[in-house]
Amino acid sequence: MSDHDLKIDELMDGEELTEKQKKIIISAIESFAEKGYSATSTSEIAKKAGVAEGTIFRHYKTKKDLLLAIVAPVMAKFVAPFIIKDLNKVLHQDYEHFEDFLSAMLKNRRDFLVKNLATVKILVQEIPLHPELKELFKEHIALKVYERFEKIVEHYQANGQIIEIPAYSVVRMTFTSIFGYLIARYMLLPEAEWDDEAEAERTIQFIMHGLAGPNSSKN
Amino acid sequence: MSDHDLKIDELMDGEELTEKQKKIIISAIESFAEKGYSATSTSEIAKKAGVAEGTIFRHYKTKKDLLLAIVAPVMAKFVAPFIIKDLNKVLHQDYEHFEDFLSAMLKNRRDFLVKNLATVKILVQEIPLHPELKELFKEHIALKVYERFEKIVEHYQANGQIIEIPAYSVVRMTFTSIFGYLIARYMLLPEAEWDDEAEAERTIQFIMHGLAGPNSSKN
Amino acid sequence: MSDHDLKIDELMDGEELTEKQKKIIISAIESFAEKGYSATSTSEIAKKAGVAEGTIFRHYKTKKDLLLAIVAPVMAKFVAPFIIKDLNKVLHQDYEHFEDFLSAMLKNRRDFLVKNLATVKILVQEIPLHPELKELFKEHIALKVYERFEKIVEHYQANGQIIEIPAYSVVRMTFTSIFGYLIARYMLLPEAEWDDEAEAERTIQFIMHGLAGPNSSKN
Amino acid sequence: MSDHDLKIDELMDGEELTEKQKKIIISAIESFAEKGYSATSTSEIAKKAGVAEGTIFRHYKTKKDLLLAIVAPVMAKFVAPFIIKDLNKVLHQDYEHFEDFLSAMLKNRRDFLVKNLATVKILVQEIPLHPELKELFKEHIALKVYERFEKIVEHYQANGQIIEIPAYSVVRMTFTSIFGYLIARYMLLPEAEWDDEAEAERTIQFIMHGLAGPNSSKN
DNA sequence: CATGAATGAGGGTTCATTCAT
DNA sequence: CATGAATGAACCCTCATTCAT
Repeated sequence: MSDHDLKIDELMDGEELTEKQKKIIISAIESFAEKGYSATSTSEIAKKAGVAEGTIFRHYKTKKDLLLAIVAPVMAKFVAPFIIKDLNKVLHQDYEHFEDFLSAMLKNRRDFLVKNLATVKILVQEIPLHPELKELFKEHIALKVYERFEKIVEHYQANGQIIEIPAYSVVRMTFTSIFGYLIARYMLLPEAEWDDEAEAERTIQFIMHGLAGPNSSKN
Repeated sequence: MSDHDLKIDELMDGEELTEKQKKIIISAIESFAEKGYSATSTSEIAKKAGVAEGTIFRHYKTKKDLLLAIVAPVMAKFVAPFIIKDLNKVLHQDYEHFEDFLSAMLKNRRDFLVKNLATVKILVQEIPLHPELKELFKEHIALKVYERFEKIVEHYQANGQIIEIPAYSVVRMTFTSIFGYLIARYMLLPEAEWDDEAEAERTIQFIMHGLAGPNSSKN
Repeated sequence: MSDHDLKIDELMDGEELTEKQKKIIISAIESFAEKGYSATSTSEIAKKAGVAEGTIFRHYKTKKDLLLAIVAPVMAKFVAPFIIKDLNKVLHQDYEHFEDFLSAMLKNRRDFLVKNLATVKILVQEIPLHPELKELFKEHIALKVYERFEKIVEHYQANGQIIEIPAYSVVRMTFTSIFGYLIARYMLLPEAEWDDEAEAERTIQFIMHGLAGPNSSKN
Repeated sequence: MSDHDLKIDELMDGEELTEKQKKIIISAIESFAEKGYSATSTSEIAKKAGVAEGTIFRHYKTKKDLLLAIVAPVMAKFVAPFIIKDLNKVLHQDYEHFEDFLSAMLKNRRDFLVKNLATVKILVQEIPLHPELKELFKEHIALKVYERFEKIVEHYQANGQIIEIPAYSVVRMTFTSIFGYLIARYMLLPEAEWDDEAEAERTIQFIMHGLAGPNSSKN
């Protein structure tokens, strides 16, 4: 409980949340993640939160506002590490090698995912269904993150650590591999047994060197 | 129209579909893909299909039955290429190199995705929300496909074309890369300009050799 | 089956019933008796009868027509014994004593009830709910039967076998006792163990002499 | 109106009923009694009650719950006079003669019926159609009432006021006569002219001494 | 602030009935 | 004759939202 509260407060920073509001948010997250926004009724959320139906609407004018209140901060937190003002500087000094940068990013985003599993699930599931969300996502996340990441890629290409292919391809493949791993790990097969350290390492190595074995050459 | 019909008939093979049934399915696919199953009303589907609402329920006992009627065949078609009885034999003879196999698979599944874009979207979106679908997916797709794929991987590992890491990691990373590409290309950023041949080739090369440039070595 | 058919044919005399019509009637009777007219759907009847939905409406223009087709003949059969043209004559000669007449009537109507249990149930249940039925009942049954019965009562009062109270009271109390017995026996508690002969006899004796024991006098 | 309210409140004792709830109950009783439960729509009840349809379902989860809310208290009230704890004692002292007991019961139950005419109609009509109601009725009414009544009968048999036939026959015939009268009077032919006191008295006399006139003897 | 009764539009589904085959 | 696909009104019920308390 206090554990949950902490996370909620942390996510919703800036806002002062009453006790009831917190319970509403927590219940909504749970239900939205499990059954989807559309299949979750406000009365259900109210009941689960131990709150009157009207109370929800005192804090969030509409049901969709409640969704946004949940989803928007996750987007913000998700972008944050990529747009810290002096990211470039920091990066170059901290991570001499692309490999190290990848490793750091994977771990950093993994921590985030673990902390915000349900909320990210909602994000992923609802974005394609709500044009407003899609827009929000494109503007605030996709573009900003992509811009930063492109610069990073170009930096590592400039010093020969990454092959010379279009930056957007590099970005796509890197993201695909890292988030493909995280999604498989935490969302598709969370109940399987995972050797997290080994898989993370393998994923990084895969991004760097692929799967080719000694006899892979075609000629 | 006749174009659409063809695709529907092809997908729902085995079943004899009346004209009205086809219209219902087509309308349902469109709406489910756009707004999600839960947010789509049967009356809306009926209107779009130019059919009385009762007609839907003559053919599909419940709304969920309609969803299953749409989603089940896609699953079947999706698995099909992986479980052709003599897949192994064929593969070994046709694709001397893993690279060629990957390329073939990517193209094959890409064609499938292009043809069934909306339906696959529905599949991807609804699976996490419906336990029955999740079960169906696990049994019929995940397991069967994985089994086959694992054998293929082991075959190419045996002759040294793939590095010796756990087969499931190879499978995960391969799938992640290929479907990551397809999802980005056709579902997330379909409106961007894509040089499909080049991206496909890059993706294959990435899977084989990763991103490492000449100076990537850390020591 | 052939047993059932016989009874149906017998009840619906005059009409030529096709095989399907008979099945429809039988199914309708079963369902109407069990769940009531209103709660029984035509599709349910069709299914139970092994007949297409449309077939019902070929024979009976509306659902209510089907009800009437079932209920009207029972009314007719029910009245029949009371309005045989020469009832009076017959009676006077056959039954010197009122007691014997009662006994005959009880047995006669009991046989009828046993044969038409479900249909009578429907009759009893639906009459209060359908003004047309109520009208039918009043005109064809209540009045005609009452008239005859009144004459009979007056006859037995004239020769001192029945006390001199208003005929309608005699009719009411007689009917109440006889049908009260039959309803209890066959409709309310059919599963209890009944000594039919003894109960019938007791009922007749009750009508004749009441319950008073030797010390019943109040003064 | 205030008259109606009184009766409703009295019937639904224990429950606090809002104004709207009362209107719903009153409307439902009216419609159920007239057309039967199954043929009455919730929208019709709502309209008649001057209430939104949703309001009905806020107070009664289902339509059947509404039926039960109406019917259950009538059952309870109906049994009540029979199961007053010290019924036996009271009876024996108050009613030296069975005849007086009968007379008291008839009047008592008549008052009840007059007050709850519509509701009893519903009860009588719906019990055969709903297994739950049938069960409720058997457990709470039939059994409890029968037990008490049997004891009373045995008491009057012991002192010779009632002839020595099986108690259940006495019970059946007494009930049949009394309720046969009440049903005829208030449910079948309410619009006829009745001399209530005379009919009541005749009914009691009938139960006590039957219909036999001076020349009724068969030998 | 919090409540929960009230709303009425709309949800999925069933209905009696029609009609082309 | 018999069929069963098609209909659209009506069914019971749930919904997001409002507002007097």
